[in-house]
Amino acid sequence: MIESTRQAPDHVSLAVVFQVRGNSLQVLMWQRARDPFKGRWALPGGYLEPGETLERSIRRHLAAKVDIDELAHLEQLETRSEPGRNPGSWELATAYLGLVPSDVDPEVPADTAWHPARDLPPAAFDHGEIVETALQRLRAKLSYTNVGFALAPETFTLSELRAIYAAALGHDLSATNLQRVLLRRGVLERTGSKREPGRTGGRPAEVFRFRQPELEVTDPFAVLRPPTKVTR
Amino acid sequence: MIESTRQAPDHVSLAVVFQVRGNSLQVLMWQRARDPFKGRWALPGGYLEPGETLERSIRRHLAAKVDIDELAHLEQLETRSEPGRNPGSWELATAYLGLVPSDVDPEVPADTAWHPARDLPPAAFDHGEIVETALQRLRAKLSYTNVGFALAPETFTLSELRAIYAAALGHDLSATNLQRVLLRRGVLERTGSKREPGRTGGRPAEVFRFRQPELEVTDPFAVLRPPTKVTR
DNA sequence: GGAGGTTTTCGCCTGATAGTCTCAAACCTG
DNA sequence: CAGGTTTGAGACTATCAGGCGAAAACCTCC
Repeated sequence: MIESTRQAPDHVSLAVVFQVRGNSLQVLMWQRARDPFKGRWALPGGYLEPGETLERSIRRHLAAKVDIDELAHLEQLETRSEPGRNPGSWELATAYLGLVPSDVDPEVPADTAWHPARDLPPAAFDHGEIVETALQRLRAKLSYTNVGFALAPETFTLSELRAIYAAALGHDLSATNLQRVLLRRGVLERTGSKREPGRTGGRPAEVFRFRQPELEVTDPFAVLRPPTKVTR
Repeated sequence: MIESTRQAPDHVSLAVVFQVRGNSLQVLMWQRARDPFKGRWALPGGYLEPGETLERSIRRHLAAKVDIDELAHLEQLETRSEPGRNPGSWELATAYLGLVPSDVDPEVPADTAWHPARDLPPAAFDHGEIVETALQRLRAKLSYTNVGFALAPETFTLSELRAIYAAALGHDLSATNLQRVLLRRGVLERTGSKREPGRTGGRPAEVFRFRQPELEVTDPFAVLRPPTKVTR
């Protein structure tokens, strides 16, 4: 491979890693110890190295912050290129969206912490905007794909799933309707077992799971689909 | 701004520019006169220059191929980073999706031509895959946004619009249903005038236009929206 | 052990929307 | 003016989201 003599921008990969923790959707960030943006919070990531793809790059950098195996979903989000986004150098950033199921609690380094997506601390670079974009993408996809699988445990009751969706979407919703919608679409299925009673005092809940542990678009939009027959 | 000493990849911007021409959705490409991929067809684009954003970059490069003013829509698509995508150098590419209304016929250079998206000539680099991604994105967005405005003329009859949607979606559809759906959503509006008769011999068609000449999501997915009231 | 409280499930109802079909309206030509 | 052609509009059906209330299945307390 011939080395280029062209003046080229540095390139970093970043990730907005979401997890539903407690009752809120939170983002993994780390606090910068050096300028620029010393003391402010940044998304995990780092330089792209020769020979690796952006996805491998972000996985490598993420591995320094969390256990990669707990990432249930990872997809490319957007590439930022404003010339002034890094005051010190010409640097592009490709952001990814990552999701961690709610039933794990990854160990993180001392400089790293989870912050509510809706109440971020002062962010470095354009990372605040990137989180915003990621949030919009996640919320849209929750509605027309099965991404929920990447935020939920393997199995769960509908109340638990409802809590996860509510945290991620930012608004409450009905468990009854959530069940009907996801079951009809074939996104959820019953495991057959019930949550062992004895805990709360109430009817034991059925345990569900997502059918597919990989992203799939539920219905490529009900609208304007190929008609069975067309006259006009 | 400090120059980086780091080994960095070149970065190019590319665009998949679609236009409905005749009865098919076509892509603007140019034929390479030099290796690598001599003789094969490539997407318009080129190097990112210091101080410009990716969007400005792709607009600048596109200006060499078509009249930029005819671009009714432009959005970022994806960034490609496979190390071997350019056999000669380490190069990332950020692709954009561009749309040109069907009622113009931009002049293009001698090496440049429109090709049916569904029947591309041999493509250079990973440009074939990029076109595929763009096609999927366009088709999805036709269903839940008003992007149609960027493929259609200012004003049009429903038959004309139906032909455009059919070409872009790749399947036929009902003009009646298209009208009802887009009108109800408030995406279309009537201009009040009718197409002057005398042409085909038939009832004169009403003339419509898109309400908004900018991208807007029709309904952020009807599903899982905040309920009016939540019990469970 | 039964009464009352809690949580979950289920079925019924409503309203909105996509899609089909048929007929009427408005033009043409001969 | 009759017949052909294109467009528009209303009726009808099917599907789906969402709301409501009753029943099921557990608990605890008396």
